[in-house]
Amino acid sequence: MVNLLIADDHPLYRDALKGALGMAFSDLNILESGDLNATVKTLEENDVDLLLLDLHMPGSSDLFGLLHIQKTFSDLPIAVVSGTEDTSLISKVVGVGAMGFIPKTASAQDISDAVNAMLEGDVWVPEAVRQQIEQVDENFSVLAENVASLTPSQYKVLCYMRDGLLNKQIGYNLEIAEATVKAHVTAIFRKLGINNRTQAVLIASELQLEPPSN
Amino acid sequence: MVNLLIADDHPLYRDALKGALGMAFSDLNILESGDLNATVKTLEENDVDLLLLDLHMPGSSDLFGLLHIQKTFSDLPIAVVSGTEDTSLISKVVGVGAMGFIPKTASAQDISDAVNAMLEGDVWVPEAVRQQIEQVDENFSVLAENVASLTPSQYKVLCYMRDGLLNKQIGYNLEIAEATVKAHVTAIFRKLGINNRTQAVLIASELQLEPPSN
DNA sequence: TGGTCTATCAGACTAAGGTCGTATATTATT
DNA sequence: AATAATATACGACCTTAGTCTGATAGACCA
Repeated sequence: MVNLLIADDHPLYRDALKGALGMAFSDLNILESGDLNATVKTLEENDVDLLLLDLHMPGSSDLFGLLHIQKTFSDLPIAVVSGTEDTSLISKVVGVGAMGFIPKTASAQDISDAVNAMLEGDVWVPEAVRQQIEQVDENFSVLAENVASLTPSQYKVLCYMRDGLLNKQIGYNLEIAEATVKAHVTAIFRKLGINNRTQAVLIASELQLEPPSN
Repeated sequence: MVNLLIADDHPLYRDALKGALGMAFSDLNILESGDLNATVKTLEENDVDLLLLDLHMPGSSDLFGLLHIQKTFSDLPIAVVSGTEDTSLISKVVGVGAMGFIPKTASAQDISDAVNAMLEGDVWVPEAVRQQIEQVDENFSVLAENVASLTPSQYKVLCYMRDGLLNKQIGYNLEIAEATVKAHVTAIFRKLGINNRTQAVLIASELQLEPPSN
């Protein structure tokens, strides 16, 4: 029996995925979650074999959810499900270490193939983009690792920096003193191997980070 | 007789374009240029009906060349020729107001169709991306206009800002005093309607600006 | 020729960014 | 239970960013 977790905030699409997979597999136990917290909780309580993760869920509207789960459950195979066809995003997702990428426009057959391949430990991406993702620069995964090493507070500060906020404004939003924000900023610089705000903003922008809702 | 200017730094590709267009049109006078300065000079000296502009030419390795020419020759129809298939770039190019986008992988027939349509005043983009470019946000063209209003010096400063340099370092690179850099920075903020460096960097990053070589 | 625009810089000032040391609560480890 | 590591939190202190005033000089245009 194989445990598969579908993490997607659209119940309709979860049903569609379930339908497609139910047809193709008989020994499949499908779990579901609608946001990042529920996903983490389900992963803690169950022995999940494969996670299908939507990138645009509440509480993880970007790569952070992927990085976070990957850090916490390092052995778990993750397939990213997303509506976008943006090749640079797909490159990033695979560069970060996901087992595969399933566009929401994929056919039921494609999805079955993908899940099948990934359960056997293979990486699966759509044929159309397979060539392009080869040329992911190595710097990117280094960057991603560094960002994943940030603490939650540091991550939040980085996100606000990316929006062009001043330290004072960030402090107000997070209800901490400006001095504390500055301390976080300095820590972020160290972890990312940079020395000023502009470079941090560029990295956050490149990784398409967005502030978590909690 | 129709005047058409091909601005591309690859002589081989200029020839290929000439060949494809020579087959399809009989009343075509084809001019050529290999960098941004030559392009501007040719446009000043001739009455060009349509410009085929490569985005990756020396002296205009980004949207700046397009913005600059567009500002100077506001009535000129411009078709961007580029090797990239990146949809967000295509969106931006058309959003900025180009008449069309010709990927370098386009067939001779496609190119003829494109030139034909644009000479008649129509916008032409590859079928494959036609749907996606509809959803260009309006803010973008406003941003592009603002950036196009920057003076050359201001533009250079903005590019260096985007690389995370301090004002002092920018001054050193451009061989001007830090005070001058600050003056430019302040002027940039005013023109872009912002009030700190971070926001400027985000805009420059979004527009994929790159420092001109001259 | 006078007016506008641009580029250049100085000096003085205010505000923001960034570093360092340090304290405390939490958590993991032994 | 003691210890080490980590995350969070500040305040003091210095550096950089950004504004304002004002000045000189060249390019361009009417």
